[in-house]
Amino acid sequence: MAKQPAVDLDAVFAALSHPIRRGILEQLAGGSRAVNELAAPYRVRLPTISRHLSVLGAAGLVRVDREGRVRRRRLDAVPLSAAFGWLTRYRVLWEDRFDRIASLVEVPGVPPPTRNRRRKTKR
Amino acid sequence: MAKQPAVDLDAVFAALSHPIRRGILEQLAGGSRAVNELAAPYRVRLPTISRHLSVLGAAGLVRVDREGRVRRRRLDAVPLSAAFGWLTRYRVLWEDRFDRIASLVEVPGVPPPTRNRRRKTKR
DNA sequence: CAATTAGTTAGCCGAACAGCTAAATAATCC
DNA sequence: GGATTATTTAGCTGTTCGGCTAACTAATTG
Repeated sequence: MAKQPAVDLDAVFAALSHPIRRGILEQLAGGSRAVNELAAPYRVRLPTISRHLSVLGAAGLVRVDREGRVRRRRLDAVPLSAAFGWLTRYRVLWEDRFDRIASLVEVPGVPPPTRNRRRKTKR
Repeated sequence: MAKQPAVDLDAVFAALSHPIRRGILEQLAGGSRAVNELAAPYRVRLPTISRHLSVLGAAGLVRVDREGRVRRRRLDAVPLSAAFGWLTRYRVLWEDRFDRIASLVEVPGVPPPTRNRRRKTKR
């Protein structure tokens, strides 16, 4: 079984923390785009966009297809689903108005109030 | 209408991009905690945790209750719901692609595919 | 082949980040 | 009041980030 790289939530959330990068993802949700198309809405220079794209790429959010001298980016939503999954565990906390009850009832997947939880294999 | 501060997605996603900060939120999902409790699982010094807490605070993710010399943090999930909302718009991209196509195709008179899909009436 | 087009890489700069130690503040206890 | 406890603030270091310009690579076109 080819084990895929596994989503790096640090990288994904960091990638989502810049408005230009979120904007690029929004464009890509409408289909693949070349770099100059992606750059068009913004006032920054191309190398800056290129850099944002490499951040998105490092987070696994975009893939590249080469077509001649044009590189088309397309969205890979898998890391988004991982981020979504992380947030989902807290969903009850904002959907349910009885937060205190929710916290007593134990949120699925969220570690219980025990102290001394172990850290995740260092690093 | 009291207009509330409005969630800053940049700050929220940035806050979520560090494992210690996500870990702190996980602890807080189990109820409010003092700083030294929050710090216990990690190998970093207290001022570092204090700083992470201020990042979380700036993103609106935690509130402080003072109780004597102890400050208890509690989770405010509203910014999480904003992040969740942003991601939700992409949900269709990673969830069952055929559902989407089917809904677009949907030829009248042709019996519905009766696939097993369907999330539970949303919530 | 030369010129154009599409994009990346290199390298600079200032600001922000993540960690640390030392010191300050603030409440509580003896 | 002085000591202890809980936590923050100040200030240092090294790294990463986000922008820029200049220069490079690669494909296409005249």
